[in-house]
Amino acid sequence: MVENPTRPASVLPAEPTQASRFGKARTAQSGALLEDYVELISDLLGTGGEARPTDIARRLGVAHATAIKTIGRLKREGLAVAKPYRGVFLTEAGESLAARVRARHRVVVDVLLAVGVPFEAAESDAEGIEHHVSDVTLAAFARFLAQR
Amino acid sequence: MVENPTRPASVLPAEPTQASRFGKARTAQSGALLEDYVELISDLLGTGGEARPTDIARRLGVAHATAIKTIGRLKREGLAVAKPYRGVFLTEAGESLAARVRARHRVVVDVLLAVGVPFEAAESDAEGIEHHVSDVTLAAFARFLAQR
DNA sequence: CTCGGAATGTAGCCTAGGCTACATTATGTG
DNA sequence: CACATAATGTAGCCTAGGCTACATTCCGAG
Repeated sequence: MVENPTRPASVLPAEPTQASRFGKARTAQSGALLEDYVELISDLLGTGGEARPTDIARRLGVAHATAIKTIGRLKREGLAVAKPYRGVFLTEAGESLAARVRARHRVVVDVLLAVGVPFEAAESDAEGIEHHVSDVTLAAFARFLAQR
Repeated sequence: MVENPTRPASVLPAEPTQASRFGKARTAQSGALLEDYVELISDLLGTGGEARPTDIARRLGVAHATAIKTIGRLKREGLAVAKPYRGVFLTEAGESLAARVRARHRVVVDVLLAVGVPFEAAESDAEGIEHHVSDVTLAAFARFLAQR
């Protein structure tokens, strides 16, 4: 694919603007993983009952040691509690984050479907996209879904 | 916010499916940074002429040492070439990646605008979102923009 | 009630991507 | 043409998020 010559690359945003945009994307990225964990734990607790490190690891496709390490981070951040060999539970903060993340995920998937993205791609891409959807964009998505 | 009881969280995807989705999101994430660098370098070369480490660093809002380190990675991956104190240039592969990234960025922004996201939010969020848009989704976006 | 296998936890290693502090090179100006 | 200053490069440190290998704990079957 070749650049359209009538649309030059010369539309560079001002330096501070651009730096701030990249900065936001970076910030959004850290925290994305914690969001995924919290949502998954909430789902596991809601459906089956238990959220065990091994289950979490399998669901996320990582080694169990990785999951355990991240669960430690969740605890440090006050999102989860866990006693050794007892499974993981969410704090108030964790549950509320999970609810927000789940709602946002749903909206993102619905918007993707609404513009014609096939289901599996919508679910799959949403997993990455959702962490970069700001409140402003989320609100716009909700409006878009409502009026159609 | 509390979960809608008529829409239980119990719609967990099958384990391998879910693991694969998260895996894709992780994969997409690594490489995102290189895409940003390549696109920026291409833009700088296209407009002014030079792509200097300091300019790149300022644009991305990182320390110059960070930019230099990442440029080293670009070189290792065969996307860029640079001689000490001489500025950065893209290889064939780098240019072609830049073109693809730029095109995708445009489509993502346009879709966001089309569903009613305000301009600044669209540009800002697109910076993070674009790296998670698969080819399938990108094609759907293009169709959506074409037929309206 | 013991004992073996599965789950859990720990330790240590790696890379990416940030940073600061310091060293080196280029360059424009007096 | 020298030299101050800005740009460039290097070194070393940190955290997040992966991994493997090993140690520990739990629990159900015999």
